Amino acid sequence: MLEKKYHKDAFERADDERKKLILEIGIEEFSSKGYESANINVIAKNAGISIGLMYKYFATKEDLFITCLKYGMDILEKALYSIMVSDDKLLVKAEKLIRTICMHSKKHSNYIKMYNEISSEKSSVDRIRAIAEEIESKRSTIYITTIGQALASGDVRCDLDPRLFALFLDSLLTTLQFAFTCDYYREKFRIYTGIDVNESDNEQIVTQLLKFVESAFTYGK
Amino acid sequence: MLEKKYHKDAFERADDERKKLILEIGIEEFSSKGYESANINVIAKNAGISIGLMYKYFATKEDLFITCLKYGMDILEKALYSIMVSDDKLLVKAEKLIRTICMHSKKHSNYIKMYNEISSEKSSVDRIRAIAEEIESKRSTIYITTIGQALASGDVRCDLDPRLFALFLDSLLTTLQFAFTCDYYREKFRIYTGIDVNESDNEQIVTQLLKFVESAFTYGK
Amino acid sequence: MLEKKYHKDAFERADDERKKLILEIGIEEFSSKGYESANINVIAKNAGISIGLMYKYFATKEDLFITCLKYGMDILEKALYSIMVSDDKLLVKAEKLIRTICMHSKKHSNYIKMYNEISSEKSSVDRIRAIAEEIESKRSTIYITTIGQALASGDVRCDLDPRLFALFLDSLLTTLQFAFTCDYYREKFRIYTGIDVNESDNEQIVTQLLKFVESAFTYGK
Amino acid sequence: MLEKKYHKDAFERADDERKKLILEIGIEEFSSKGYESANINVIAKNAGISIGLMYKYFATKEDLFITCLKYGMDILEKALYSIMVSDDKLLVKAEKLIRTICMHSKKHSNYIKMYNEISSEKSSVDRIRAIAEEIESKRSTIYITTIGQALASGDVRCDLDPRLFALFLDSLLTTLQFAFTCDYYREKFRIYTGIDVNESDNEQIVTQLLKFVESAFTYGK
DNA sequence: GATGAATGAGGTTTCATTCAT
DNA sequence: GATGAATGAAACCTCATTCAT
Repeated sequence: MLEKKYHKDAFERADDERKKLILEIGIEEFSSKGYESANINVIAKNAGISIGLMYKYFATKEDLFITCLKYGMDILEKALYSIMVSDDKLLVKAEKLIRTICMHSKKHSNYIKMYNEISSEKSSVDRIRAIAEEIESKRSTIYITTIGQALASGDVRCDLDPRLFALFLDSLLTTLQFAFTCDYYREKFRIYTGIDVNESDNEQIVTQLLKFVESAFTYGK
Repeated sequence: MLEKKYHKDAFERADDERKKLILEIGIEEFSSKGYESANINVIAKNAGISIGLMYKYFATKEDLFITCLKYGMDILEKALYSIMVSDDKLLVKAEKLIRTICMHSKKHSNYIKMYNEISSEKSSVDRIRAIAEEIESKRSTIYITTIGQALASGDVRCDLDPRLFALFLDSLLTTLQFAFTCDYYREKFRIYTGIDVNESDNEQIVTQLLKFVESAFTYGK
Repeated sequence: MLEKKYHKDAFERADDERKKLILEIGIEEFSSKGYESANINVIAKNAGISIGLMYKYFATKEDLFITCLKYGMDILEKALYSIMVSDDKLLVKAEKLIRTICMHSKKHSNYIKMYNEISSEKSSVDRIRAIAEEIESKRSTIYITTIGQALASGDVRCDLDPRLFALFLDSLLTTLQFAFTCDYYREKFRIYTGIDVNESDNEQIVTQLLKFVESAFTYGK
Repeated sequence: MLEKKYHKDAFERADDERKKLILEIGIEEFSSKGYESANINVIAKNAGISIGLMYKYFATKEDLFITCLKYGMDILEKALYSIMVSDDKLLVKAEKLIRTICMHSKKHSNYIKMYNEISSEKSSVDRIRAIAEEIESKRSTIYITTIGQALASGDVRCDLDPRLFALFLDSLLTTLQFAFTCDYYREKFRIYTGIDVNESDNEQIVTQLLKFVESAFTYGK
């Protein structure tokens, strides 16, 4: 799967500091206002470049958004990747995964807000398809491979479909991510569990989620 | 928790037929264009009323949106409720739940699209809180109560927290809902599982999800 | 000069309490929001009548406004009239006038706010002319007559034109009225004099204005 | 007191010719229609610029209005200032003042109409305060200083308060201004005095007002 | 490469007035 | 006499994108 790029060539020629600044200012604006209400002229001004130059770097507002989104997701991706390639057993990995997501979500909440945003974007199906491919293919591969290995080594129940179980696992982790970062999901979390994630040490959450996942994967093994 | 209303009194005095029409036209517009891009003037025109009257019924665009959202969610709520109050065991209920959600999502995809939209709404925290309360409290109560009963009758592992497990269950079901209705989630589903939900008979999905949930709840019981 | 009426016949047939209520609610709305921003539907609702009935009473928003304005001005007019017809000398009358205006402005600030509003109304010249005639003719007659009498009895300088001097006197009194009731004039008063009329006992103001008027009228007599 | 600005930086960077044109077109619209009924889109179109650019220059309709108002008042201010700094005695100054105001009012009636409008503005008290400060502080300082000097040199009655007398003087002059420019005040002037200011050579008016002011200031000196 | 002035379509919301009942 | 549902024009303001310099 080729990495598609959503910026113009000129953006690559800019110096790294500027590139980073533009994306971080963009992430700030998109995550706080939402895609529609974010203002690309404001992003340009806050990043200290002219709007004209911004359009030399990105063809449209949407391209800037996607580039910002990928930038944020890549950082998170790397952390998850390093966990999954280790030699740990699936459940050890699962615990590390959960704890990493708690930490990362608190630290990089803006990245997750953008990810939440993309999931309700109304664009052409083709566009959505391309973006999902960008964002989801790497992580899904990691999960699926890992589960496949666990299956081969007999660590999990033998009748599970690794791809569907990967998705289920991801659902649970994504819910957790959103609970830490997005207002609606935080509130939903509080309504269901009585826990305000901002004031919790997360141990109960980690323990229970781990229990849920562990059971789901290993029952009747 | 009192039902809050997001329409003006005048709306209650309107014909039932008109009320229904306005909400359904509104749902159509909001779910296809998204909240920001939806156009109230278009909704009014398509519903055959003047924009002035629309504003006699709803104080703001946001109020109309929330009223549409609640209308859709209530319908789904009732279906889920009837399942949960039956005498079935938890796993039987789970299966019915999953199958009902598959069916409903296909039939009422617009309602789910609106629900997806609300989760990335950027309003004041108080506003978000009120809406989440409106939408989530009923269903969460159903889930939590049901799990609590299963716990009391020894049908599930005794060390689970019913509220957190209710949330985890809901996460999985919501993912399924979105996979049937929202472009991004459908694509994500395809990337993970290789299945296009539109062309599948869903049996594999139901079976695997049921397996996942069953294990999660009953392991080591 | 015939009293022109700005309401329909139906209004006269309404009972007195209702008439009074409508006008007072109207005055409240017009004086707080200004003519353009005042909302006749809101006035009807607050007065407890339907908007349909309101239009049975008044042909237009403007007619309602003028009727409200006249209602307020009449009350003030009566107080001023009783002063001017007394046997007092001009300067005694002037002092009573000033003190009465201070008191009345504080008590009936809404009436004065409407009067302030009318002076910047943009209607047809004919309309303006008719309204000014309504409002100004009585008071101007009182002032002019009084000054004419003082002139005849030799109480004031003999070379003054009673009509122009009446206008000058009115200017000073109107400034005082506005200073007590309208934000801009209050602020202007503070900038010029350093006095906040809301926190002053007015004695210095009364004394100085009286000095100004006394001198103006009697110099070189 | 610092000069506050009510336009954005971009407006300063525009051509002088364009700046002048926008303000004059704006004054024309505001003074003929009144603040509420004036239409910014019309102003932009008549000034030959897009509405978008208009909002690059002024953040709100109100800011444009205030900028127009200040532009007009500054021009009048300069004329008055040059009179007050001369070596003339107070009464000579007063006469010049009156004659200048007659002339200017006829020539720049639109400026005065805007000034009349502002005095019934319904905004927040803070906003009103800032605008009054902007408009009134310079002229009040001129009047007060001049009267103070006359007081020191014994040209006027020694028991007058220069600040209050400055306000009284201003009241009379403002009435004159409005009589020349605003429909309601012109009509009021006619009702009181019998004079139509449009058809008068003003000599009687000037003479009588001067008499009034002269007496007021110098009685019993 | 870099600027930023300029565009203008488009959307939410208000409210005076009418009229069928 | 009394109601209040219904109308719809009109105005403020936003912002993605272009292009001359």
